[in-house]
Amino acid sequence: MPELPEVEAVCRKLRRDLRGARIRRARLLRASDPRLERRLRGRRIETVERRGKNVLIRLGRDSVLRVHLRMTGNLYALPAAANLPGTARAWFELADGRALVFDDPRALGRIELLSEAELESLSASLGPEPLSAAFTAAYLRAAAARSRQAIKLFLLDQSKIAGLGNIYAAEALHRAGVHPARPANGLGRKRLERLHGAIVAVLELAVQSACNAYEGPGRYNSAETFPVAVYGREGLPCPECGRRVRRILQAGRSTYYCPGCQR
DNA sequence: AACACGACCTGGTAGC
DNA sequence: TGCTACCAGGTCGTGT
Repeated sequence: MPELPEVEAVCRKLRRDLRGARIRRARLLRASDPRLERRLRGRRIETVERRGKNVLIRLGRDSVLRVHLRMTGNLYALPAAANLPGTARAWFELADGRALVFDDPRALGRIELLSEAELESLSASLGPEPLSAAFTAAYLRAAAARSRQAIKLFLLDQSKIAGLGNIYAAEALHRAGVHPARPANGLGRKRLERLHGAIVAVLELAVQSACNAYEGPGRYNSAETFPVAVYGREGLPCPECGRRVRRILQAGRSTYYCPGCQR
């Protein structure tokens, strides 16, 4: 159930584990493209990158394997002779005997092979990376000014900012003291600057937490190390002011916020 | 443009 | 124990 920080942790781990690895054989269950297994055979893993919540594995010859983990996906190198989990949706036997496993209990995740041009258009459909120099307070102000959406939904829109999800959007709004239902274009310069800083701070801390907690197989337990203030804490006291955290629905999804801190 | 809702999937947990 | 209902870190398509 990963957002940017968890996907970043997955990518960093894969980058360490898979440098130069070669795919001997690919198995994809319920693949959208039946030719995919054959096209992946013998490919060398060149780099592992992240764009928003996408894992991008460059295989050379104008081919990029794009993996989206959606809600429950995980991607990791399995040691040689280790058992494949029953929830594996795809696996890639490597020349050294290990396997790269796409484990996804809910099977909502996606794998596809893209050309550089297709990757370019995917990337163009996404907003800036929030931890890059492209994500400035000025950018956030300009984008927010063009949207009447509730700010929480604006933050979840991947075409505006790439990588925020339900947890860290809520946490960033709490840190910035902004009510999640306020229209994006109704926020003043000061609050947008605070929100910009909060997004960056929350994500930087969450990346650290996710990388420390993430070990590959198993769960993302970054929630155990990231100090969640509001997410999933309905009815519990806000760590800042003690008021009870509320849960509302926005676009059918839960938003948690503190009625004392967030106006 | 914005919103509501369902679809895609499976599993965990709270309540009876 | 077993059943039901609801919840879940995401995205896409359809209809209003």
